[in-house]
Amino acid sequence: MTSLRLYNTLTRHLDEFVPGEPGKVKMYTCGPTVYARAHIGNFRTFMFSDLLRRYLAYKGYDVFWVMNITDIDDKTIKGAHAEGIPLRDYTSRYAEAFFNDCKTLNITPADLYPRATEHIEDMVHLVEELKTKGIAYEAEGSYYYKIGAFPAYGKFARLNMKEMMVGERVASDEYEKEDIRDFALWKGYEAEDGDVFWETSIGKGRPGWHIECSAMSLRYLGEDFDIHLGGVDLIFPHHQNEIAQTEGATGKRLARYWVHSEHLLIDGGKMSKSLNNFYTLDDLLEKGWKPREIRFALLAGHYRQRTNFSINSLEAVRASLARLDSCVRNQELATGSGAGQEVKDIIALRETEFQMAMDDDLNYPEALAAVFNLVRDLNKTCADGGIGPEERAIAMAALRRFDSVLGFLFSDEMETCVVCDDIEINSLVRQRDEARAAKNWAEADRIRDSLAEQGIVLEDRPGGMTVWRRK
RNA sequence: GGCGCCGUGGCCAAGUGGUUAAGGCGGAGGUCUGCAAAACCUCUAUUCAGCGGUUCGAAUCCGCUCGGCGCCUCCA
Repeated sequence: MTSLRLYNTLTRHLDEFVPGEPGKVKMYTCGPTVYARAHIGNFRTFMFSDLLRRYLAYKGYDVFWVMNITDIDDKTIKGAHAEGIPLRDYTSRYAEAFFNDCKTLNITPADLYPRATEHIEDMVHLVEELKTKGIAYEAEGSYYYKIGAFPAYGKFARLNMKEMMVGERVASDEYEKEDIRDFALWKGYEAEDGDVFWETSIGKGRPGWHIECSAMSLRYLGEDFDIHLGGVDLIFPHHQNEIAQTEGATGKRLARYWVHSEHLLIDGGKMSKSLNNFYTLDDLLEKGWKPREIRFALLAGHYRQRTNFSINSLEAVRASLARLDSCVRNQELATGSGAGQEVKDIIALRETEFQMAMDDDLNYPEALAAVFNLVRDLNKTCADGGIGPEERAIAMAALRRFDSVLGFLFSDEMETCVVCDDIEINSLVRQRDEARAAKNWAEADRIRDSLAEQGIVLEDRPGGMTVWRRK
Protein backbone atom coordinates (compact mmCIF):
# COMPACT_ATOMS: atom_id res chain seq x y z
CA MET A 1 0.00 0.00 0.00
CA THR A 2 1.26 3.47 -0.81
CA SER A 3 1.67 5.99 1.95
CA LEU A 4 -0.64 8.80 2.96
CA ARG A 5 0.23 12.37 2.08
CA LEU A 6 -1.39 15.20 3.99
CA TYR A 7 -1.39 18.93 3.40
CA ASN A 8 0.41 20.21 6.45
CA THR A 9 -0.39 23.78 7.49
CA LEU A 10 2.92 23.81 9.35
CA THR A 11 4.96 23.40 6.16
CA ARG A 12 2.29 24.46 3.66
CA HIS A 13 3.21 21.39 1.68
CA LEU A 14 1.90 17.94 0.97
CA ASP A 15 3.91 15.89 3.46
CA GLU A 16 4.20 12.14 3.62
CA PHE A 17 2.63 10.96 6.84
CA VAL A 18 5.05 9.10 9.08
CA PRO A 19 3.79 8.46 12.61
CA GLY A 20 6.08 9.15 15.56
CA GLU A 21 5.68 5.58 16.69
CA PRO A 22 5.32 2.92 13.95
CA GLY A 23 1.79 1.68 13.52
CA LYS A 24 0.29 4.19 15.94
CA VAL A 25 -1.33 7.57 15.39
CA LYS A 26 -2.07 10.14 18.06
CA MET A 27 -4.47 12.83 16.91
CA TYR A 28 -6.22 15.78 18.50
CA THR A 29 -9.23 17.67 17.20
CA CYS A 30 -10.35 21.03 18.58
CA GLY A 31 -13.87 20.17 19.61
CA PRO A 32 -16.99 22.23 20.21
CA THR A 33 -17.65 25.03 22.65
CA VAL A 34 -20.77 23.78 24.34
CA TYR A 35 -22.82 26.96 24.68
CA ALA A 36 -25.37 26.14 21.96
CA ARG A 37 -26.26 23.42 19.49
CA ALA A 38 -23.50 22.79 16.99
CA HIS A 39 -24.51 23.54 13.40
CA ILE A 40 -23.79 21.39 10.38
CA GLY A 41 -20.83 23.58 9.45
CA ASN A 42 -19.21 22.57 12.74
CA PHE A 43 -19.96 18.98 11.90
CA ARG A 44 -18.18 19.20 8.59
CA THR A 45 -14.96 19.63 10.56
CA PHE A 46 -15.70 16.80 12.97
CA MET A 47 -16.82 14.65 10.06
CA PHE A 48 -13.47 15.27 8.41
CA SER A 49 -11.56 14.22 11.53
CA ASP A 50 -13.71 11.10 11.50
CA LEU A 51 -12.92 10.44 7.85
CA LEU A 52 -9.19 10.71 8.56
CA ARG A 53 -9.51 8.55 11.67
CA ARG A 54 -11.43 5.92 9.73
CA TYR A 55 -8.98 5.91 6.85
CA LEU A 56 -5.99 5.61 9.19
CA ALA A 57 -7.70 2.64 10.84
CA TYR A 58 -8.44 1.18 7.40
CA LYS A 59 -4.74 1.42 6.64
CA GLY A 60 -4.04 -0.57 9.77
CA TYR A 61 -2.96 2.13 12.19
CA ASP A 62 -3.85 1.95 15.82
CA VAL A 63 -5.44 5.38 16.27
CA PHE A 64 -5.79 7.27 19.53
CA TRP A 65 -8.08 10.25 19.03
CA VAL A 66 -8.71 13.02 21.53
CA MET A 67 -11.33 15.72 21.09
CA ASN A 68 -11.73 18.40 23.72
CA ILE A 69 -14.96 19.87 24.99
CA THR A 70 -14.68 23.59 25.69
CA ASP A 71 -17.01 24.11 28.61
CA ILE A 72 -15.66 27.37 29.98
CA ASP A 73 -15.55 30.66 28.09
CA ASP A 74 -17.46 33.95 27.91
CA LYS A 75 -20.43 32.44 26.12
CA THR A 76 -20.93 29.45 28.38
CA ILE A 77 -20.75 31.70 31.44
CA LYS A 78 -23.18 34.16 29.91
CA GLY A 79 -25.58 31.39 28.93
CA ALA A 80 -25.52 29.73 32.34
CA HIS A 81 -26.08 33.03 34.10
CA ALA A 82 -28.92 33.97 31.77
CA GLU A 83 -30.72 30.80 32.80
CA GLY A 84 -29.62 31.00 36.40
CA ILE A 85 -28.23 27.48 36.42
CA PRO A 86 -24.79 26.08 37.26
CA LEU A 87 -22.26 26.25 34.45
CA ARG A 88 -21.84 22.48 34.52
CA ASP A 89 -25.58 21.87 34.01
CA TYR A 90 -25.67 24.35 31.17
CA THR A 91 -22.67 22.94 29.31
CA SER A 92 -23.64 19.31 29.92
CA ARG A 93 -26.88 19.88 28.09
CA TYR A 94 -25.03 20.95 24.94
CA ALA A 95 -22.27 18.40 25.35
CA GLU A 96 -24.92 15.65 25.44
CA ALA A 97 -26.61 17.10 22.38
CA PHE A 98 -23.24 17.14 20.64
CA PHE A 99 -22.57 13.49 21.46
CA ASN A 100 -26.04 12.55 20.23
CA ASP A 101 -25.54 14.44 16.98
CA CYS A 102 -22.18 12.72 16.44
CA LYS A 103 -23.81 9.37 17.01
CA THR A 104 -26.64 10.20 14.61
CA LEU A 105 -24.13 11.19 11.96
CA ASN A 106 -22.18 7.97 12.52
CA ILE A 107 -19.06 9.85 13.56
CA THR A 108 -16.72 7.41 15.26
CA PRO A 109 -16.48 8.28 18.94
CA ALA A 110 -13.14 9.76 19.96
CA ASP A 111 -11.19 7.78 22.53
CA LEU A 112 -11.34 10.69 24.95
CA TYR A 113 -13.40 13.87 25.31
CA PRO A 114 -11.57 15.86 27.97
CA ARG A 115 -13.34 18.91 29.37
CA ALA A 116 -11.54 22.15 30.02
CA THR A 117 -13.06 22.56 33.49
CA GLU A 118 -11.58 19.24 34.55
CA HIS A 119 -8.05 20.28 33.66
CA ILE A 120 -7.68 23.61 35.42
CA GLU A 121 -4.64 22.40 37.37
CA ASP A 122 -2.81 21.41 34.19
CA MET A 123 -3.47 24.85 32.75
CA VAL A 124 -2.29 26.61 35.89
CA HIS A 125 0.95 24.64 35.79
CA LEU A 126 1.46 25.62 32.18
CA VAL A 127 0.90 29.28 33.01
CA GLU A 128 3.36 29.03 35.90
CA GLU A 129 5.91 27.40 33.63
CA LEU A 130 5.51 30.18 31.09
CA LYS A 131 5.84 32.80 33.82
CA THR A 132 9.01 31.17 35.12
CA LYS A 133 10.44 31.32 31.64
CA GLY A 134 9.58 34.98 31.32
CA ILE A 135 7.05 34.40 28.57
CA ALA A 136 3.98 35.16 30.66
CA TYR A 137 3.33 38.11 32.94
CA GLU A 138 0.69 39.03 35.45
CA ALA A 139 -1.37 42.19 35.37
CA GLU A 140 -4.26 42.96 37.68
CA GLY A 141 -4.86 39.30 38.50
CA SER A 142 -4.77 38.16 34.87
CA TYR A 143 -1.91 36.47 33.07
CA TYR A 144 -0.91 37.29 29.54
CA TYR A 145 1.34 35.71 26.98
CA LYS A 146 4.12 38.02 25.90
CA ILE A 147 4.25 37.37 22.18
CA GLY A 148 7.43 39.40 21.91
CA ALA A 149 9.14 36.62 23.92
CA PHE A 150 8.29 34.02 21.28
CA PRO A 151 10.18 35.04 18.14
CA ALA A 152 8.28 32.61 15.92
CA TYR A 153 4.93 34.13 16.84
CA GLY A 154 2.89 34.64 13.68
CA LYS A 155 4.97 32.21 11.62
CA PHE A 156 2.46 29.35 11.76
CA ALA A 157 -0.44 31.56 10.65
CA ARG A 158 1.83 33.35 8.14
CA LEU A 159 0.93 36.66 9.68
CA ASN A 160 3.36 39.52 9.74
CA MET A 161 2.75 40.85 13.23
CA LYS A 162 4.27 44.22 12.37
CA GLU A 163 1.90 44.83 9.50
CA MET A 164 -1.12 43.35 11.14
CA MET A 165 -4.18 45.50 11.11
CA VAL A 166 -5.22 46.11 14.66
CA GLY A 167 -8.94 45.68 14.74
CA GLU A 168 -11.41 47.36 17.02
CA ARG A 169 -11.92 44.18 18.99
CA VAL A 170 -8.29 44.19 20.00
CA ALA A 171 -8.04 47.90 20.60
CA SER A 172 -11.02 47.92 22.91
CA ASP A 173 -9.73 44.89 24.82
CA GLU A 174 -7.85 44.80 28.11
CA TYR A 175 -5.71 47.91 28.30
CA GLU A 176 -3.53 46.55 31.08
CA LYS A 177 -1.68 44.37 28.58
CA GLU A 178 1.92 45.33 27.90
CA ASP A 179 1.39 44.88 24.21
CA ILE A 180 -1.99 45.12 22.63
CA ARG A 181 -1.38 41.85 20.74
CA ASP A 182 -0.61 39.80 23.86
CA PHE A 183 -3.33 37.31 24.67
CA ALA A 184 -4.89 36.11 27.92
CA LEU A 185 -3.73 32.85 29.50
CA TRP A 186 -5.69 33.34 32.68
CA LYS A 187 -8.46 35.81 33.39
CA GLY A 188 -8.57 37.26 36.87
CA TYR A 189 -11.91 37.08 38.61
CA GLU A 190 -14.48 39.75 37.85
CA ALA A 191 -17.86 40.23 39.48
CA GLU A 192 -19.70 39.32 36.30
CA ASP A 193 -18.19 35.82 36.43
CA GLY A 194 -20.45 35.15 39.42
CA ASP A 195 -19.86 31.69 40.82
CA VAL A 196 -17.63 30.65 37.95
CA PHE A 197 -14.06 30.75 39.23
CA TRP A 198 -11.23 28.61 40.53
CA GLU A 199 -9.00 29.43 43.49
CA THR A 200 -5.53 28.47 42.28
CA SER A 201 -1.88 29.12 42.95
CA ILE A 202 -1.97 31.90 40.37
CA GLY A 203 -5.04 33.43 41.89
CA LYS A 204 -8.80 33.41 41.59
CA GLY A 205 -10.16 33.34 38.09
CA ARG A 206 -10.67 31.23 35.00
CA PRO A 207 -8.58 30.05 32.06
CA GLY A 208 -8.21 31.82 28.74
CA TRP A 209 -9.46 30.09 25.62
CA HIS A 210 -6.28 28.66 24.10
CA ILE A 211 -4.56 27.26 27.16
CA GLU A 212 -6.95 24.31 27.52
CA CYS A 213 -5.89 22.70 24.26
CA SER A 214 -2.22 23.11 25.11
CA ALA A 215 -2.75 21.54 28.51
CA MET A 216 -5.00 18.68 27.45
CA SER A 217 -3.13 17.66 24.30
CA LEU A 218 0.08 17.65 26.33
CA ARG A 219 -1.49 15.50 29.04
CA TYR A 220 -3.08 12.89 26.79
CA LEU A 221 -0.88 12.88 23.69
CA GLY A 222 2.41 14.20 24.98
CA GLU A 223 4.92 16.40 23.22
CA ASP A 224 5.33 16.38 19.46
CA PHE A 225 2.33 14.16 18.74
CA ASP A 226 1.18 13.20 15.25
CA ILE A 227 -1.82 15.14 13.96
CA HIS A 228 -3.67 18.21 15.16
CA LEU A 229 -6.94 19.02 13.41
CA GLY A 230 -9.48 21.81 13.28
CA GLY A 231 -11.33 24.24 11.08
CA VAL A 232 -9.36 26.83 9.09
CA ASP A 233 -10.66 29.63 11.23
CA LEU A 234 -8.67 28.20 14.13
CA ILE A 235 -5.31 28.70 12.41
CA PHE A 236 -5.32 32.16 13.86
CA PRO A 237 -5.43 32.92 16.68
CA HIS A 238 -6.22 29.61 18.36
CA HIS A 239 -3.64 27.27 16.89
CA GLN A 240 -0.96 29.92 16.65
CA ASN A 241 -1.47 30.58 20.36
CA GLU A 242 -1.51 26.89 21.24
CA ILE A 243 1.84 26.53 19.54
CA ALA A 244 3.24 29.58 21.31
CA GLN A 245 2.07 28.27 24.68
CA THR A 246 3.11 24.65 24.36
CA GLU A 247 6.37 25.23 22.57
CA GLY A 248 7.17 28.17 24.81
CA ALA A 249 6.71 25.98 27.87
CA THR A 250 8.22 22.69 26.68
CA GLY A 251 10.71 23.82 24.09
CA LYS A 252 9.40 20.94 21.98
CA ARG A 253 7.23 20.96 18.90
CA LEU A 254 3.52 20.66 19.70
CA ALA A 255 2.48 18.42 16.80
CA ARG A 256 4.03 17.32 13.52
CA TYR A 257 1.07 17.57 11.15
CA TRP A 258 -1.58 20.28 11.30
CA VAL A 259 -4.59 19.60 9.13
CA HIS A 260 -7.35 22.14 8.62
CA SER A 261 -10.68 21.70 6.94
CA GLU A 262 -12.41 24.46 5.02
CA HIS A 263 -15.76 25.91 5.84
CA LEU A 264 -19.19 24.87 4.82
CA LEU A 265 -20.86 27.78 3.07
CA ILE A 266 -24.48 28.67 2.85
CA ASP A 267 -25.73 30.93 0.08
CA GLY A 268 -22.10 31.39 -0.89
CA GLY A 269 -21.06 32.83 2.47
CA LYS A 270 -19.73 31.53 5.74
CA MET A 271 -22.16 29.67 7.93
CA SER A 272 -21.82 30.92 11.47
CA LYS A 273 -23.68 31.28 14.68
CA SER A 274 -23.10 35.00 14.84
CA LEU A 275 -24.67 35.49 11.40
CA ASN A 276 -27.52 33.14 12.28
CA ASN A 277 -27.49 31.58 8.83
CA PHE A 278 -27.10 27.94 9.73
CA TYR A 279 -28.89 24.62 10.00
CA THR A 280 -28.58 22.34 13.00
CA LEU A 281 -28.82 18.62 12.54
CA ASP A 282 -32.31 18.72 14.03
CA ASP A 283 -33.42 21.33 11.49
CA LEU A 284 -32.61 18.89 8.70
CA LEU A 285 -33.99 15.81 10.46
CA GLU A 286 -37.25 17.67 11.02
CA LYS A 287 -37.44 18.37 7.30
CA GLY A 288 -37.31 14.63 6.75
CA TRP A 289 -33.68 14.20 5.74
CA LYS A 290 -32.07 10.97 6.84
CA PRO A 291 -28.87 10.96 8.93
CA ARG A 292 -26.90 9.13 6.27
CA GLU A 293 -28.09 11.58 3.61
CA ILE A 294 -26.77 14.42 5.74
CA ARG A 295 -23.53 12.52 6.36
CA PHE A 296 -23.07 11.97 2.64
CA ALA A 297 -23.77 15.65 1.93
CA LEU A 298 -21.35 16.92 4.59
CA LEU A 299 -18.60 14.66 3.28
CA ALA A 300 -19.04 15.88 -0.30
CA GLY A 301 -16.17 17.83 -1.79
CA HIS A 302 -12.51 17.92 -0.88
CA TYR A 303 -11.88 18.97 2.72
CA ARG A 304 -9.65 21.89 1.74
CA GLN A 305 -12.28 23.26 -0.60
CA ARG A 306 -15.13 25.40 0.56
CA THR A 307 -18.39 23.67 -0.08
CA ASN A 308 -21.74 25.27 -0.46
CA PHE A 309 -24.54 23.54 1.39
CA SER A 310 -28.05 23.55 0.03
CA ILE A 311 -31.24 21.59 0.30
CA ASN A 312 -30.87 21.11 -3.42
CA SER A 313 -27.69 19.13 -2.88
CA LEU A 314 -29.52 16.82 -0.47
CA GLU A 315 -31.94 15.91 -3.26
CA ALA A 316 -29.04 14.71 -5.39
CA VAL A 317 -27.56 12.88 -2.40
CA ARG A 318 -30.78 10.94 -1.91
CA ALA A 319 -30.61 9.68 -5.49
CA SER A 320 -26.92 8.80 -5.17
CA LEU A 321 -27.55 6.76 -2.04
CA ALA A 322 -30.42 4.94 -3.70
CA ARG A 323 -27.95 3.82 -6.34
CA LEU A 324 -25.51 2.59 -3.71
CA ASP A 325 -28.32 0.83 -1.85
CA SER A 326 -29.48 -1.01 -4.91
CA CYS A 327 -25.95 -2.22 -5.54
CA VAL A 328 -25.77 -3.67 -2.03
CA ARG A 329 -29.21 -5.23 -2.59
CA ASN A 330 -28.12 -6.65 -5.93
CA GLN A 331 -25.20 -8.43 -4.30
CA GLU A 332 -27.28 -9.72 -1.43
CA LEU A 333 -29.90 -11.15 -3.76
CA ALA A 334 -27.62 -12.39 -6.51
CA THR A 335 -28.37 -15.89 -7.67
CA GLY A 336 -25.71 -16.25 -10.34
CA SER A 337 -23.41 -19.19 -10.88
CA GLY A 338 -20.22 -17.31 -10.20
CA ALA A 339 -17.47 -15.74 -12.26
CA GLY A 340 -14.58 -16.60 -9.99
CA GLN A 341 -11.49 -14.48 -10.43
CA GLU A 342 -13.27 -11.70 -12.32
CA VAL A 343 -14.97 -10.36 -9.20
CA LYS A 344 -11.70 -10.36 -7.27
CA ASP A 345 -10.04 -8.48 -10.10
CA ILE A 346 -12.57 -5.68 -10.32
CA ILE A 347 -12.57 -5.22 -6.55
CA ALA A 348 -8.77 -5.12 -6.48
CA LEU A 349 -8.70 -2.52 -9.25
CA ARG A 350 -11.27 -0.22 -7.65
CA GLU A 351 -9.84 -0.61 -4.20
CA THR A 352 -6.42 0.39 -5.45
CA GLU A 353 -7.98 3.48 -7.06
CA PHE A 354 -9.77 4.21 -3.80
CA GLN A 355 -6.57 3.97 -1.79
CA MET A 356 -4.53 6.03 -4.20
CA ALA A 357 -7.12 8.80 -4.06
CA MET A 358 -7.39 8.74 -0.29
CA ASP A 359 -3.61 8.59 0.10
CA ASP A 360 -3.43 11.78 -1.95
CA ASP A 361 -4.41 14.16 0.85
CA LEU A 362 -7.74 12.41 1.34
CA ASN A 363 -9.03 13.12 -2.14
CA TYR A 364 -12.47 11.97 -1.20
CA PRO A 365 -14.29 12.99 -4.42
CA GLU A 366 -11.89 10.88 -6.45
CA ALA A 367 -12.14 8.01 -3.97
CA LEU A 368 -15.92 8.20 -4.24
CA ALA A 369 -15.62 7.96 -8.02
CA ALA A 370 -13.78 4.66 -7.52
CA VAL A 371 -16.66 3.49 -5.33
CA PHE A 372 -19.21 4.35 -8.00
CA ASN A 373 -17.12 2.62 -10.63
CA LEU A 374 -17.04 -0.46 -8.43
CA VAL A 375 -20.80 -0.21 -8.08
CA ARG A 376 -21.20 -0.21 -11.84
CA ASP A 377 -18.80 -3.13 -12.24
CA LEU A 378 -20.52 -5.19 -9.57
CA ASN A 379 -24.00 -4.44 -10.90
CA LYS A 380 -22.90 -5.49 -14.33
CA THR A 381 -21.31 -8.70 -13.11
CA CYS A 382 -24.43 -9.36 -11.14
CA ALA A 383 -26.69 -8.84 -14.16
CA ASP A 384 -24.46 -11.19 -16.15
CA GLY A 385 -24.94 -13.91 -13.54
CA GLY A 386 -21.40 -13.65 -12.27
CA ILE A 387 -22.24 -13.33 -8.59
CA GLY A 388 -22.69 -16.69 -6.87
CA PRO A 389 -22.44 -17.48 -3.15
CA GLU A 390 -18.67 -17.21 -3.04
CA GLU A 391 -18.55 -13.98 -5.07
CA ARG A 392 -21.33 -12.53 -2.95
CA ALA A 393 -19.27 -13.05 0.19
CA ILE A 394 -16.24 -11.43 -1.45
CA ALA A 395 -18.26 -8.49 -2.77
CA MET A 396 -20.04 -7.90 0.52
CA ALA A 397 -16.75 -8.04 2.44
CA ALA A 398 -15.32 -5.45 0.05
CA LEU A 399 -18.33 -3.17 0.44
CA ARG A 400 -18.03 -3.45 4.22
CA ARG A 401 -14.36 -2.56 3.96
CA PHE A 402 -15.15 0.56 1.93
CA ASP A 403 -17.88 1.41 4.40
CA SER A 404 -15.47 1.28 7.32
CA VAL A 405 -14.14 4.50 5.80
CA LEU A 406 -17.32 5.97 4.33
CA GLY A 407 -19.86 5.14 7.01
CA PHE A 408 -22.97 5.48 4.87
CA LEU A 409 -23.12 2.35 2.72
CA PHE A 410 -24.83 0.21 5.30
CA SER A 411 -27.45 1.43 7.70
CA ASP A 412 -30.56 0.44 9.59
CA GLU A 413 -32.50 2.71 7.28
CA MET A 414 -31.98 0.29 4.41
CA GLU A 415 -35.11 -1.66 4.99
CA THR A 416 -35.99 -4.31 2.46
CA CYS A 417 -37.59 -7.69 2.66
CA VAL A 418 -34.11 -9.08 3.07
CA VAL A 419 -33.68 -7.69 6.53
CA CYS A 420 -37.25 -6.99 7.59
CA ASP A 421 -40.16 -9.38 7.67
CA ASP A 422 -43.18 -7.16 7.79
CA ILE A 423 -46.02 -9.70 7.79
CA GLU A 424 -48.64 -7.41 6.28
CA ILE A 425 -46.47 -6.25 3.40
CA ASN A 426 -45.13 -9.72 2.69
CA SER A 427 -48.67 -11.05 2.59
CA LEU A 428 -49.71 -8.43 0.01
CA VAL A 429 -46.62 -9.19 -2.03
CA ARG A 430 -47.57 -12.88 -2.01
CA GLN A 431 -51.13 -12.08 -3.13
CA ARG A 432 -49.70 -10.04 -5.98
CA ASP A 433 -47.36 -12.88 -6.96
CA GLU A 434 -50.36 -15.20 -7.15
CA ALA A 435 -52.23 -12.71 -9.32
CA ARG A 436 -49.19 -12.44 -11.58
CA ALA A 437 -48.94 -16.22 -11.84
CA ALA A 438 -52.56 -16.20 -13.00
CA LYS A 439 -51.73 -13.35 -15.37
CA ASN A 440 -54.27 -11.21 -13.56
CA TRP A 441 -52.32 -8.00 -14.27
CA ALA A 442 -55.08 -5.67 -13.13
CA GLU A 443 -55.12 -7.17 -9.64
CA ALA A 444 -51.31 -7.35 -9.50
CA ASP A 445 -51.01 -3.68 -10.44
CA ARG A 446 -53.74 -2.69 -7.99
CA ILE A 447 -51.76 -4.22 -5.13
CA ARG A 448 -48.53 -2.64 -6.32
CA ASP A 449 -50.20 0.77 -6.61
CA SER A 450 -51.68 0.55 -3.16
CA LEU A 451 -48.29 -0.37 -1.69
CA ALA A 452 -46.72 2.49 -3.63
CA GLU A 453 -49.09 4.86 -1.86
CA GLN A 454 -47.54 3.69 1.41
CA GLY A 455 -44.08 4.38 0.01
CA ILE A 456 -43.31 0.74 -0.71
CA VAL A 457 -41.55 0.05 -3.99
CA LEU A 458 -41.65 -3.44 -5.48
CA GLU A 459 -39.01 -5.01 -7.64
CA ASP A 460 -39.67 -8.21 -9.57
CA ARG A 461 -36.36 -9.99 -9.83
CA PRO A 462 -35.26 -12.63 -12.30
CA GLY A 463 -36.29 -16.08 -11.11
CA GLY A 464 -39.69 -14.85 -9.97
CA MET A 465 -38.66 -13.34 -6.65
CA THR A 466 -40.24 -10.03 -5.65
CA VAL A 467 -38.50 -7.77 -3.16
CA TRP A 468 -39.77 -4.58 -1.65
CA ARG A 469 -38.19 -1.54 -0.07
CA ARG A 470 -39.27 1.71 1.42
CA LYS A 471 -38.82 4.69 -0.83
C1' G B 1 -3.50 47.97 4.17
C1' G B 2 -1.40 42.60 4.77
C1' C B 3 -2.09 37.26 3.80
C1' G B 4 -4.93 33.75 0.97
C1' C B 5 -8.73 30.97 -1.83
C1' C B 6 -12.13 30.07 -5.84
C1' G B 7 -14.40 30.54 -11.08
C1' U B 8 -14.51 23.18 -15.10
C1' G B 9 -21.18 20.46 -18.86
C1' G B 10 -28.23 22.18 -16.76
C1' C B 11 -26.60 21.37 -11.18
C1' C B 12 -22.69 19.29 -7.79
C1' A B 13 -17.54 18.07 -8.26
C1' A B 14 -12.25 15.70 -9.37
C1' G B 15 -8.23 16.73 -12.46
C1' U B 16 -3.23 21.50 -11.79
C1' G B 17 2.05 20.62 -18.01
C1' G B 18 1.35 15.60 -22.48
C1' U B 19 -3.27 9.10 -24.00
C1' U B 20 -10.51 9.97 -25.62
C1' A B 21 -11.34 16.38 -19.19
C1' A B 22 -13.10 11.24 -13.38
C1' G B 23 -17.51 10.48 -10.70
C1' G B 24 -22.59 11.80 -8.89
C1' C B 25 -27.39 14.22 -9.88
C1' G B 26 -30.53 15.65 -13.92
C1' G B 27 -31.96 14.93 -19.25
C1' A B 28 -32.58 11.93 -24.15
C1' G B 29 -32.74 7.13 -26.51
C1' G B 30 -32.28 1.77 -26.04
C1' U B 31 -31.97 -3.45 -23.63
C1' C B 32 -34.56 -6.27 -19.86
C1' U B 33 -39.92 -6.54 -17.95
C1' G B 34 -46.96 -8.47 -18.83
C1' C B 35 -46.33 -3.27 -17.43
C1' A B 36 -43.17 -1.28 -13.85
C1' A B 37 -38.94 -0.86 -10.50
C1' A B 38 -33.84 -1.64 -10.35
C1' A B 39 -29.79 -2.65 -13.34
C1' C B 40 -27.08 -2.35 -17.87
C1' C B 41 -25.76 0.12 -22.75
C1' U B 42 -25.40 4.71 -25.80
C1' C B 43 -25.63 9.97 -26.01
C1' U B 44 -25.45 14.70 -23.03
C1' A B 45 -18.02 20.11 -22.05
C1' U B 46 -13.56 20.12 -29.24
C1' U B 47 -13.56 22.74 -23.97
C1' C B 48 -12.03 24.49 -18.49
C1' A B 49 -14.57 33.13 -16.41
C1' G B 50 -12.18 36.63 -20.29
C1' C B 51 -7.76 38.49 -22.72
C1' G B 52 -2.60 38.13 -23.54
C1' G B 53 2.15 35.46 -22.68
C1' U B 54 5.72 31.14 -21.75
C1' U B 55 6.07 26.16 -24.10
C1' C B 56 6.81 21.31 -29.22
C1' G B 57 2.40 21.02 -25.95
C1' A B 58 -1.68 24.77 -20.90
C1' A B 59 -8.01 23.74 -17.77
C1' U B 60 -3.14 23.10 -15.43
C1' C B 61 2.64 27.85 -15.39
C1' C B 62 3.07 33.64 -15.71
C1' G B 63 0.62 38.59 -16.28
C1' C B 64 -3.66 41.53 -16.58
C1' U B 65 -9.10 42.06 -16.41
C1' C B 66 -13.92 40.61 -14.63
C1' G B 67 -16.78 37.98 -10.90
C1' G B 68 -17.41 35.39 -5.97
C1' C B 69 -15.31 34.57 -1.07
C1' G B 70 -12.10 33.77 3.50
C1' C B 71 -8.56 35.30 7.51
C1' C B 72 -6.05 39.57 10.10
C1' U B 73 -7.50 38.14 18.57
C1' C B 74 -15.98 35.38 19.13
C1' C B 75 -15.35 31.45 15.34
C1' A B 76 -15.47 24.40 12.91
